[in-house]
Amino acid sequence: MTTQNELGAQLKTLGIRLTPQRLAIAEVVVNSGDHPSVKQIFGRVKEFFPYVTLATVYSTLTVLEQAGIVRELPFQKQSRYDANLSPHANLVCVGCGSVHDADVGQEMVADLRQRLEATSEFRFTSQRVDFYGWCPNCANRRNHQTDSPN
Amino acid sequence: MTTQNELGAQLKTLGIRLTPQRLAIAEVVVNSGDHPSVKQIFGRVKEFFPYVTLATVYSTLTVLEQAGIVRELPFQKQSRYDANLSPHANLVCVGCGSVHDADVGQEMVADLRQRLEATSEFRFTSQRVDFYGWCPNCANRRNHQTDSPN
DNA sequence: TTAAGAAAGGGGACTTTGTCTCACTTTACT
DNA sequence: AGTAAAGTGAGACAAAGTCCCCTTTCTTAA
Repeated sequence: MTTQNELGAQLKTLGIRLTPQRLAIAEVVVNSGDHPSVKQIFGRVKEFFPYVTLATVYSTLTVLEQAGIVRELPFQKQSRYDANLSPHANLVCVGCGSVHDADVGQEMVADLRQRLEATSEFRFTSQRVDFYGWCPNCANRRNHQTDSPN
Repeated sequence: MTTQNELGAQLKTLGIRLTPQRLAIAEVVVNSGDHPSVKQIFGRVKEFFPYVTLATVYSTLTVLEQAGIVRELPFQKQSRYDANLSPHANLVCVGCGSVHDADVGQEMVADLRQRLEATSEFRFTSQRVDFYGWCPNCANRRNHQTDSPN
């Protein structure tokens, strides 16, 4: 887990002007495992900076993305942000909307990319591997509902 | 390539009320390899039905999706529609926005899913595997620009 | 240490546009 | 032919994201 000081030093090294708000926004994304949306980031940062605005969150996220600290995951309605930049699969719950990294299979994602690169003229730059389904919580809740539909 | 008559028969079999507009919309999605957006579908259908509206396109796509004929691929700004329902990877050009199916790797996508299913409590329902990069056309155009930057 | 300039934040309104709704007309199916 | 469903046309709507302007703050160099 990255500490505030480490992260602050990293940002400075990258030539990013350091402000408390930026540090807090970076902290939230880096230390949240759930790929928060802009709104969620906004809400969490507000606990520490009640007067922070969405404009600040948006501009900071752009800065962090250009610096290679975080990555935008565009979803249908809003974007989410991930601090895990290595190739990996995401598990997206269709019930509660949560997004988490898969623990395994990273090498399979890399292998798939290599396979495609070898058989296509396409110049690959990045990838997005999302699996949709029901997280344990939502799956349970759903089963109980269907088991006893009144 | 699915012909109009085959597709029409298929829709009827599924209990979908058949109209010329619906058939045309289904035709466009099924026979376009580029995962058209709603707007693109709208534009292509308009060649045959100049008075067709976006509302019709939207409602028909919903019907087709519920019938399992097409699949919605939500992108950041707008959704695209794919008639290839089997697991596969998409190649998304960051230059022109085109989206095409990858020719190979389907089994690797399926393998990855099985691997994840075996090591997680998550109940999988579907997946989305997108590789981003530059299609041959855009890569060429880009190289020429950077080779002679004024 | 401090002052100046540049950059970032706050506040809030605004834009954009994909998607959907409604009322009315037309059409496909039995 | 009757009826339920689909199409049309216009517009509503929501919400993400952007912009502007003024204030505050960070950085730097003397």
